[in-house]
Amino acid sequence: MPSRKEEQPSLLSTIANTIRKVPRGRVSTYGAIAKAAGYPRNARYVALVLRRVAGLPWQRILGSGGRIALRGEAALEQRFLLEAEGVRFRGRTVDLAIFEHKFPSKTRRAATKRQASC
DNA sequence: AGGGTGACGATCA
DNA sequence: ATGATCGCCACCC
Repeated sequence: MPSRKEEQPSLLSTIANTIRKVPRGRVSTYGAIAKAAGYPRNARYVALVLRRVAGLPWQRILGSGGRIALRGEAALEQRFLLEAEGVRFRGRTVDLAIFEHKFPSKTRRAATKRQASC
């Protein structure tokens, strides 16, 4: 029996799971993560999750436009880690057109799989 | 219980 | 292009 508290569908785990889906060598943004998780207004919360939850590929999450949102040394470390994964920077930003991970959209489910069943 | 806060995002000067 | 401001919203104290 589920206990009296429902912590299962928590925002935190939902967003954390979404973050984990970003593959190595790819990046995503706070807004995109929030949206993919189903909470488009919670970009800020994504950042909180990254701080709170350990073991996430935190370096793959960037601000809008592919900017690094961190400051100081942490920003340098993030850039270093990303470049080590093969993500290349153009100036201070990552070219999202190339490196942004596309999340499967809920609304159009299995557009590609659909062909397989055909 | 209430208000300040932020690894954001979009807009304006 | 950079910097300031506002809106957002769950978290944290």
